Amino acid sequence: MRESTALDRMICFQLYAASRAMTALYRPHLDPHGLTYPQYLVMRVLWHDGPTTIRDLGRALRLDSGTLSPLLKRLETQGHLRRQRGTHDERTVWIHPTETGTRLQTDIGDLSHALACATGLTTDELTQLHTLLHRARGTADTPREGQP
Amino acid sequence: MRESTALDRMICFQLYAASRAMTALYRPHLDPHGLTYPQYLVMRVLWHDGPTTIRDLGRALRLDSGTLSPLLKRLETQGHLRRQRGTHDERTVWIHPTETGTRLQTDIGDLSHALACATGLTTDELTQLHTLLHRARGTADTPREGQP
DNA sequence: CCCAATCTAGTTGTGCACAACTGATCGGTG
DNA sequence: CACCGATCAGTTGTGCACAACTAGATTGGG
Repeated sequence: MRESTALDRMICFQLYAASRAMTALYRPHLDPHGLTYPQYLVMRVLWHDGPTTIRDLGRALRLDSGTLSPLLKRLETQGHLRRQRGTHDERTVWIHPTETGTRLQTDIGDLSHALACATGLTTDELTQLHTLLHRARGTADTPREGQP
Repeated sequence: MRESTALDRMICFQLYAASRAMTALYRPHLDPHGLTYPQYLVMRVLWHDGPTTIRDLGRALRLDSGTLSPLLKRLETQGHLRRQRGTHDERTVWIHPTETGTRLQTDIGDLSHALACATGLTTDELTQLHTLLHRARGTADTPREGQP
């Protein structure tokens, strides 16, 4: 690497830069399908969990309704999902993947493996990195929600 | 942690979430000074390197002029820096920290130590995390600039 | 010298993030 | 039942990120 500033020593800057660099690696794979990276994350949750409430999407992605509402509206416009007000509890809104949205999963295929390789880290190092990030986040994450 | 979705396994999502969580930890320390996190990063470069061109700021932070131009305009409005067109090469613009901007360094103090502790990781783990991020970024980062 | 590529900063447009707020709905308690 | 606090989705406003583009300055080759 080539920087020489104080930024090099900041763990937080490394996170910030690494996160943007990784997202940039996803972009060329997602662009052809008209998806952004956060939209892809939403679709992944839908593929994995099926119909989900906006509340649970927010908890999984750690995003609030201010971010999710317009994002989901765009995905709905593209035909990838359908929103439906809950019948039992009318405050919640259920997000259903459409057939088009479901087909995206096979169309896009498995990116995580290809992109993990793109980092140049070994499997062990990736596991290590994953564990460290997860643990760091566990402590740092509390502000947004505390499980009762 | 509490998630149960496929996101848990994505190294990229862990980066994305950890980065936002860390930034959120900085926010309460920066808000009182009217700084955002990216603005703070710019000021750190200025504190460390003194007057810098926008080009070099972009290289250090890995941000383009589309992001930096308005950001620097806001910092200039706040009186933290001054921009000056280069005399030798009139394409470049030099960014000079003002006295107000320099005073911010002592006013804000050393955040990185306090916030590294907030992650709950040990010193060794932080070093490990730092190294892994730096290495992952080294490979992933190429798109934006290739050193000749 | 001249012109074509390159470099630099800035602008425009789109899409996140997030704070602060609104309005509707729900759940429990008196 | 009526009220009150909590919950949920949505809106508004600000500030990044980044692609695509513009305009001006510079550099190198012929």
